[in-house]
Amino acid sequence: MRLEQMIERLKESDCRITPQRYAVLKVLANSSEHPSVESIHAKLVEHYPTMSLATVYKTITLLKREGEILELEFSDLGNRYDGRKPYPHPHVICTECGKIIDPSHLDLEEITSKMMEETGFKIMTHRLDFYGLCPNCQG
Amino acid sequence: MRLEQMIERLKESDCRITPQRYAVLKVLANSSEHPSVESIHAKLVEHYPTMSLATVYKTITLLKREGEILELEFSDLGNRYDGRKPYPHPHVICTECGKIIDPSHLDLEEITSKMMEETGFKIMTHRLDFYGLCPNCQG
DNA sequence: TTCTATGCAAACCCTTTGCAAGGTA
DNA sequence: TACCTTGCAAAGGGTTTGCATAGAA
Repeated sequence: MRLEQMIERLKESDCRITPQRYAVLKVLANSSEHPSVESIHAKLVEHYPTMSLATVYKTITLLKREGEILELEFSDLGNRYDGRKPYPHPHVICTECGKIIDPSHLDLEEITSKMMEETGFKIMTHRLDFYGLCPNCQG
Repeated sequence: MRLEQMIERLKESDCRITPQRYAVLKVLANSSEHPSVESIHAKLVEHYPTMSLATVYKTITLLKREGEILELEFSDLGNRYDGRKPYPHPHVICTECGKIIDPSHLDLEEITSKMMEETGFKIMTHRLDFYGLCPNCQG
């Protein structure tokens, strides 16, 4: 589903669907754990021993440009990616183990409108993260 | 005000208040523009020609440990700091010029409670950013 | 056959660290 | 005086880039 959408979008932009790109897209389309570049690469080298980190980075750059993945920037942990829901949505993040989950939808549209009125900014997107300890790490 | 609080806190933790640290604290306590390490350093070298970036970084590390500044991590722009309001609060960020402002208070306590119930996480802090174009950059 | 993509290695940027010299309390 | 801090330079970690080779269409 998401995989097909991603492929379609890349084809429309005259990008070639190489085996490497297909493999990266597949991981992103099927992962709900918000993988890092490192973990995507690690998962792929098993089947594609020559797969390079650079290719993963380049594919992700492509998908970002096309709006097909959401990038969660962390200056410490390294960035994490969401290929299934490439639009802004809240995240709950464990500061101990790095686990990231999506809570059920929370509508920030009204708040965003208020922010625009108050600040004069033309707001295009947002980021809402909650940080704490997941059930496993509270022991 | 904030300056005195910061100094007090550092003294309690047996940190020496050197001229360099005092200068960094002063900039952080008086800046509402969420300065970067680079900009803090640039402002200080005028008066302290030998001031090093390392010292600014080390002072900030200290203040983070003491909970006296809020760090806004950006993997691209570099991190930005708020020494006046060292607790989590929403930010509105211009993706063109990097301007960051604080909109009026927005209470996320209720939402945070809901998140904890739903996810089982013990949430300690949060981050809410709105990204867009400031009035000056909309032309 | 043409032109894009890959993958290695080097370059980059921001941040942290090691260590000798200087300065605080 | 004793110990902490400074500041230089080098190390680090994640990400990007250059370029020759491989490969998709």
